[in-house]
Amino acid sequence: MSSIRERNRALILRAASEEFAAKGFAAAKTQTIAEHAGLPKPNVYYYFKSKENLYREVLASIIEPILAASAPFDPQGEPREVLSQYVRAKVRISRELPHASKVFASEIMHGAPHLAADLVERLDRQARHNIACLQGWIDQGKMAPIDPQHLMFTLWASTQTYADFDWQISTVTGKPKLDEADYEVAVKTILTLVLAGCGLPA
Amino acid sequence: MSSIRERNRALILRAASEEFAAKGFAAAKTQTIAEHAGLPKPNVYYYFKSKENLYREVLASIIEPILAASAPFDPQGEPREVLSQYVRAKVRISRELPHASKVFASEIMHGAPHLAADLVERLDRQARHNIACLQGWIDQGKMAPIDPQHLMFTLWASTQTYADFDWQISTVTGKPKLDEADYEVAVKTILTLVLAGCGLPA
DNA sequence: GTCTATAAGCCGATAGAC
DNA sequence: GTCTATCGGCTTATAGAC
Repeated sequence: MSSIRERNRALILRAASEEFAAKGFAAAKTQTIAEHAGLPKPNVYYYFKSKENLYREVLASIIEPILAASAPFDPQGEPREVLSQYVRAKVRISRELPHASKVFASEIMHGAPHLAADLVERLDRQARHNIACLQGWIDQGKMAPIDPQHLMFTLWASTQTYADFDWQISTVTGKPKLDEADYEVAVKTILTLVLAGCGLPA
Repeated sequence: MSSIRERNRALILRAASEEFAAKGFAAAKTQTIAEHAGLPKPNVYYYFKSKENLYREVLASIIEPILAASAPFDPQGEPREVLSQYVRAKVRISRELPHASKVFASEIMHGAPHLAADLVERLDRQARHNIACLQGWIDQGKMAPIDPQHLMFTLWASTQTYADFDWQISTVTGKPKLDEADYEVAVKTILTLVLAGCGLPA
């Protein structure tokens, strides 16, 4: 029911993701978002109350996928499989949710001023869990001793970069958009470094 | 001579780096920059003409250091040494010029709308040169065959992340600021992955 | 629920005194 | 060269008709 409501909210959210990703929160205009959604500006306020609220919803939409990408991190798991699945999942997010990914990155870059405290808490807890898993595997001799915190930073950065710095990637590769095969090479390249660095032979 | 002019320009540039890094171009206020510099707002306009101009100067200030970090890329060089020096130089930039680094990253994230065409050209040329060097070494059998473009993306992302996502890094490590030893671990960790992945044993 | 027309406030930029 | 005081435009947000 209320299909119009759901449809319009979805249209606005999609337009907002693109606009916030392209310009950042402050530079984005609700006017432009409305035009992009094919609706008059007051509808944006009717459905989302304020620009900030709309931004927060875009931000919230990327949190679950990001947390879900860490699902493979299980102390019982095999490092090789866990890292492979994690990198693959994170690159997939950069590919399939590029706008929200970029909004999230921009938010983190500026110190997460709009990110709800409970979301910060969940993200932080997840990061600590992943790092603890890595440390556990190192202690058990299942992988080479490498600093798990800095390993996570590199994993995060190297996968996220396909969304965040897509302009740079397009410029260097000469392709406006990477295709399926390009993303496969990306995953393989990151995994070659990570698995070799962790002493996990193919 | 004109030491006041130089001093005031420097004060404003420093304050602007911090403000632009913290808030982004659009959200940054010239008022706040002026206050941070300990000068009245019109001085900012007197010395820099416009907010955009000031921003461009901050941006330009990081380009030379970034290009200089690629200096080790020489076809005659040893991959192991070149990569080590590059990673070390890029991490040093993230540490020593964190604000300008972040401004640069934010600019790239948004498609480089303010970056002068000649600077874009130089950065692009440098990236292609680095990639060509890597490909040359691979062809000569001096390093393992890995996609050089994607390797550069990971190098860029993993070193840049120490400036761009300092908030995340502080949260996870529990340290407001990393110290000398932390940055050394960062470099070592990135190099462990990169050198192992490139088949370049210690 | 939808949209036109407008209010309210903020911020970049400058005029003009010193 | 420096700064106070102010303008003018732009954008968020809403009132109120439909």
